[in-house]
Amino acid sequence: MVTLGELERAVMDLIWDSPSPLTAADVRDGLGAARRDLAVTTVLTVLGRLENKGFLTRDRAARPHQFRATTTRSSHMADLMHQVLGASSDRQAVLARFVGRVSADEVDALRRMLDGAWPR
Amino acid sequence: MVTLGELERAVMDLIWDSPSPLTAADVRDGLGAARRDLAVTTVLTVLGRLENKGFLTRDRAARPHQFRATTTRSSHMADLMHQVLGASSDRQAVLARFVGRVSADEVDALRRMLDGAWPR
DNA sequence: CACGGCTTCTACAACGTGTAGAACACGTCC
DNA sequence: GGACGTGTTCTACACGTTGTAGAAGCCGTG
Repeated sequence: MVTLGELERAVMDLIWDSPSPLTAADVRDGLGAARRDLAVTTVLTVLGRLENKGFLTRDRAARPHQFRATTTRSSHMADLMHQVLGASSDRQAVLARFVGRVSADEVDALRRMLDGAWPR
Repeated sequence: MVTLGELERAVMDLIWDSPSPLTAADVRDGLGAARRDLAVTTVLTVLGRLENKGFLTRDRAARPHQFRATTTRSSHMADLMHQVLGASSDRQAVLARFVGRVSADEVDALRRMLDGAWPR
């Protein structure tokens, strides 16, 4: 299973939250607040690794390269959950335990989703 | 997120599949088939690490120590899925994408599960 | 052509995981 | 009771991943 480190995850979060592609400098600035300041090369290394892992693509034509996510965060998270599910022998049992622990309103939401028409 | 290596996972699978607690030797033998033979100390190291991670408990009174899982596999898997879900900002969106990709018969199963009455 | 911004290469430390030998504990048999 | 064998703990190391960044290279503009 492809996994992300702490910084990698933070970077992905930034990019997922941004409506437009970001540059390495954008990312560094976005992280800056909560996190100690990183060198741009550090950010570029991480961005490169995320690209290798298939989480990002970069526009090499643009001069500061533009990075964008290959997937939405929701989709990625759903993917992860499916990976977990796929790794289990008894899928039904896992699903049962899973839904057994979702909150009441999310149960409602799930019903609507299963019935097809859901918002958003 | 607490994660397992390949060998650790294989060991957990063995223990989860066994109805009774296992000893280090049991585990080594259980792995032996598909996997190159490991030293018992190796297995003990891994078992110890799994104990530290909270996946196992051992009966130190028994002479070959007896190892048993602290959780069922299904429960652990469901746990993992919740961890993923918990890490997302937009839970509903993730759930939507998640159910959007489950197979038809599993959708049915999910409906039944949501409608209550289920074995713990 | 030199300068400045940006990218790529290379490096290294910390950590997790797989792997096992060496040393130690303890019950049993002569 | 001491030696032996079985089982556990300690210590160690190699290898991959991740965080971190300097040094070197590329390229357009003044």
